[in-house]
Amino acid sequence: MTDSDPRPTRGRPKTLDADKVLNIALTAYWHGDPADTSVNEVCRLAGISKPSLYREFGSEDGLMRATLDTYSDRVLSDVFGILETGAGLRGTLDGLIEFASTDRRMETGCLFYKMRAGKHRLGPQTRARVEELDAAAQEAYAAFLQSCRDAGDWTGPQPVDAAARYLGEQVALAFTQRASGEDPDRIRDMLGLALSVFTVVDDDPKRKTSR
Amino acid sequence: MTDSDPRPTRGRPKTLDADKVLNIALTAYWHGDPADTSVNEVCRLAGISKPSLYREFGSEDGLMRATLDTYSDRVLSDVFGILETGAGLRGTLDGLIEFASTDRRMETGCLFYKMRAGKHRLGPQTRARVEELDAAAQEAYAAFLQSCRDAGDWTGPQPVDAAARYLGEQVALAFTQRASGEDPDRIRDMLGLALSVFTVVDDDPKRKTSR
DNA sequence: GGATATTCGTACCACTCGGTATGAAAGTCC
DNA sequence: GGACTTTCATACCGAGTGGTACGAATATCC
Repeated sequence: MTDSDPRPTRGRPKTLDADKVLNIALTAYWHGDPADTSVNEVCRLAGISKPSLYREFGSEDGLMRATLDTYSDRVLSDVFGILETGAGLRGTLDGLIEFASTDRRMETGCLFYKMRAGKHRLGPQTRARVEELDAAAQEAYAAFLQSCRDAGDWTGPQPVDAAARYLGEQVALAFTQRASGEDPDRIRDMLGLALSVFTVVDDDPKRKTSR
Repeated sequence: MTDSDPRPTRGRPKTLDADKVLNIALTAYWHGDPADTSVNEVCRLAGISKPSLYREFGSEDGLMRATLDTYSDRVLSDVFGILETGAGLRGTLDGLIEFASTDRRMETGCLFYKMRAGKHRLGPQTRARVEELDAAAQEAYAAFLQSCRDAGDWTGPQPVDAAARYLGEQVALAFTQRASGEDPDRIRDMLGLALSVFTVVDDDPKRKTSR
């Protein structure tokens, strides 16, 4: 995004590798806590000077936003992918459960949800991106559930948007528990229990579950 | 706790009201974010000097621990109270749902869960208290569920401790959503949906729900 | 070679943080 | 009154924060 690549022919050649800096910032923010990772530390880890970083990203907010974009492209896209596999209600929920609870990359939680949890600490650019991604996720969950409803795969009584909200928050909770070092098996059980409300019969005795 | 009240007869009389400071710190930590509330700000709000605060509480960690104890006595006790009313499975869960989603005092979330969410930022004393309270809550949830099971009021297939964990995390999620300004009605619906797994029939066709 | 353009890192800025040295203030004991 | 004791607040400390002024370095254009 914002491909500032007019390739100036004059001037001292740049040695700063923006992608490398982004990768380092990504792991620093992701593995630790975004709010506890300072610009100074990112510079130290990347072996660059602070003015170089500010020239490239403008501000801490700009660096965080760019990092979140990288994360979105590289990780969140997988979650959206799961929602679009068309594996049906049961299969897709199982895919979400498996990804959230046991995927190795999420061992330290989800950067997006870490940022969302500390939204008030973010700069305006990053906060706006977080809100955009949150809305997009809500949209994707809702589209998934709507397709299940249309296919007769989900007959629950909840409105689609409320159920989408619930689904998203349960997945977020699982990621947060990953970040706190909870046992993946327990997380899977809990998320499975939370999402069982979609696949289990309700009070209506004339309906029957499939499983 | 640690009633340092030998009432020295000598010396300049103290003007610092520890309870007043604790109340101010409580609302500051609770209404805002514990990690974003500095000792300087508490002093400013309380109209006292920093050395006075440090003489009374020893450190920021000591102040936070004392504040958490105050919160525990004054607020968390209500949650434990709900679990001990003996209102049965349905009644107690409804009590939890109502308290977590609509109690006015929880409009800005739960201080305990805010602290737990940022546990790595806490000092050793406060962190230890958080862990104690976490264990006590887990214990209380488990005792409640066990009593429901003994009374034949809950026939779910989950182990008691796993279900207690699930229950506690769902309540915590509701508090967190309150803190983020979510609509209480939506929170009630979501928490109700999450806890419906305890009162709804499972796959076994020979069992029947009560509701 | 010299003017120009761009990027580099050092060394700084003001600010806030948690925490404390210090001496004045205000009381009791004798 | 004077020794003693305890609490008070001002004024500081070192460390870390996000951010920048500035001059040296390194390239191309003419």
